[in-house]
Amino acid sequence: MTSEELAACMNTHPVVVRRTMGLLREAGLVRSARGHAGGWRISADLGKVTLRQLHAILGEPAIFAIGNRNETPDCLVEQAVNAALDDAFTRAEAVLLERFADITLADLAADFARRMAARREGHPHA
Amino acid sequence: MTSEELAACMNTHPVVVRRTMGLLREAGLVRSARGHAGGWRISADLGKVTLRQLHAILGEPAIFAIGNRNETPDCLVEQAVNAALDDAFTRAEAVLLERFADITLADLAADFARRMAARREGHPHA
DNA sequence: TTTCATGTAACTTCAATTATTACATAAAAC
DNA sequence: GTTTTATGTAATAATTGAAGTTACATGAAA
Repeated sequence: MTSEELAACMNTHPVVVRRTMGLLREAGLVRSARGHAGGWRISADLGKVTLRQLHAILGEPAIFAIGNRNETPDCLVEQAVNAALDDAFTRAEAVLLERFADITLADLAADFARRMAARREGHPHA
Repeated sequence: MTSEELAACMNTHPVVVRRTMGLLREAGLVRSARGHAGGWRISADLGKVTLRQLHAILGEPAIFAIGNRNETPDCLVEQAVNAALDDAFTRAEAVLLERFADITLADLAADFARRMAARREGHPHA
C-alpha cells in the first residue's frame, strides 16, 4: 500500500504515515519502495511481533499522562510524593508492558478475522 | 497558608492553587478563610485520605498518555487494536488505582519526616 | 523523460494545560 | 467605616507537544 492509501485509512496525512512507517522499516518490520508500484509491504512474521516491540520501536513514548513535575527536587515533600508515585507507576507500567509483550500482530489479525466473519453473517453494522 | 505562599512553594500561580484547592475544599479536605489571617487549613485526618481519593476528587484525570483515536470506530482493524489495548490498559489502571488506594497522606507525611531527619543528620544536600 | 512514490527538513495548526489578568466578595485591622 | 488582606471565579493569554502540511530532493518504473 502507498502512504496515501494508508493515510486515507487512518484519516491522517501521508507524511505522518511515512514518519511512523520509517521507524518500522528501520526495525525491519516493513519494506518500502519508491516509484511506480512502490509503497509499503510487511516483511516480518506477524506472530513474532509484539506490541511491546512496537512500543520500543516507536521510541517508548510516555505511557502515563500524569508525571512528576520535577525529577530531582530539593523539596522534601515533593521527594516523598515522587517516591510514592514512582513506585505505583512502576508497578502499573510493568503490568502493561507484560501484557503488551503477550500480544502479537497475529493475535490482532486473528481478532480482525473474527470480527470480519461476524460482520458478514448478520451483523453488518457492528 | 495563603494561596500566595503555596504558589511560591510549588512554583506556580496563586490562582492555580485556588482552583485546585477549591476542589479539595468541596471534598471537605481543607477549609479556606478570607481576609486577614485567611488562607488554607487542613481539615481531614491525613491517615484517612488516600491518593485514590485525591485522584477522584481532582476529577479522575486521564492516567494514560496513549489512548484510542476513536472509541467506536467502524474500522474492524481499529476495533481489534482498541480491544487489545483496552484490556491491557484496564489491567494496568487497576494495579495503579489499587496502589493509590493503599497510600495515605499520613504515609507521605511520615516519609517526609524520615527525609527531614536524614537531612538533619549529615545529609544536608540530599 | 515523464510519472509516481518515498525521504526528510521546515514550518504551521491544533488542542489542552497552565498561567495571568481583572474584578467581585468577605473578613479582620485600624 | 475605611483600608488592607485574602479568597472566588470568569475570561483571556501563553505555552507546550503532537499532528498536520508544505516544499523539494531522490529514486524507480513506465
